[in-house]
Amino acid sequence: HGVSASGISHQPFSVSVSVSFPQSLSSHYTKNRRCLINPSGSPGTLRWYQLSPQHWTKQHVLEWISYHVEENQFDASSLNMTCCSMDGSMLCQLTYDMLLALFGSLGHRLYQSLQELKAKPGETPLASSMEIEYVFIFFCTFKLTCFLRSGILLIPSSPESGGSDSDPEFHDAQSSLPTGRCLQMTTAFPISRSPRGTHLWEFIRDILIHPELNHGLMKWEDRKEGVFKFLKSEAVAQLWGQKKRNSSMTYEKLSRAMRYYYKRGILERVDGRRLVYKFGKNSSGWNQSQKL
DNA sequence: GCTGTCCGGAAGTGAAGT
DNA sequence: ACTTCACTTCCGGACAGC
Repeated sequence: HGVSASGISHQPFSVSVSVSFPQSLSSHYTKNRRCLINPSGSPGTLRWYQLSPQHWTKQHVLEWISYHVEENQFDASSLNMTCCSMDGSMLCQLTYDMLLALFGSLGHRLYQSLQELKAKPGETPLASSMEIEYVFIFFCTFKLTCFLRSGILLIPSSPESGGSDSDPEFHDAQSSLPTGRCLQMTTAFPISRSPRGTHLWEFIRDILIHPELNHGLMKWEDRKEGVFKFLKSEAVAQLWGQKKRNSSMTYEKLSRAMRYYYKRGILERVDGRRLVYKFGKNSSGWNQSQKL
């Protein structure tokens, strides 16, 4: 998979966005409800950010690691998956050095996060809102895909942790493996086919609907009407390029793709205004009153 | 005139679908 | 293997502001 471990610091733009958006929730989560994380979506299941690390299950630990892999653009293929059978109480006993040994350069960030979470039990590391749940689900879904594609297996080992017996792929995957073992995936695991990649308009929409992650890249001109503006057009293009692993992406190219959306009704023209676009009737998920 | 942005045609690409 | 999809790349032209 080869996500850069050095993050985005080498980019020619001083973008400080800490995450790059993966599959959108609407296209991925809703179409792919068999996602490995909590596919049943049971409302009573708490997420790692809702619990003190000491109370995390093995799955919470995996989800937390996944979150930081994505956040730090870490190359997951280099990870030792000894953590597969580690729950929160075990995790909390690890020293800084142990985390470094297990996770390499990511260990430092994980240690920091752990200390913060221990100090603020029950608080979310991001914010508390329904949107965080949204972000979390789609990050985890995407991150697991990254893990799987990178050759590392993440198999929830507890019933509450996700994966459904009614899901044949998940069941096959689970039954084909010894439990409680950390495995380097080779060919034994049937990787579920992921949907098509994130669409550009979804990528744009997801930046817009998460202002806490937006960092001034774009802004709503008129949220009700779906009108938005690029503030750092080249930076957004770079992020899009990063997501598509295309270092030569420019706003010029991105905007050409945006213009193709006019015909399809995903975007509508906003005449006379530079860097301004409007979501069309065939887009979704950007309007607060809409259900995703 | 130069620059930056927008526009849309045309051809190409790679992944996913059949 | 072939088709479809969603862009990506390149380009010439239009237009506005300086």
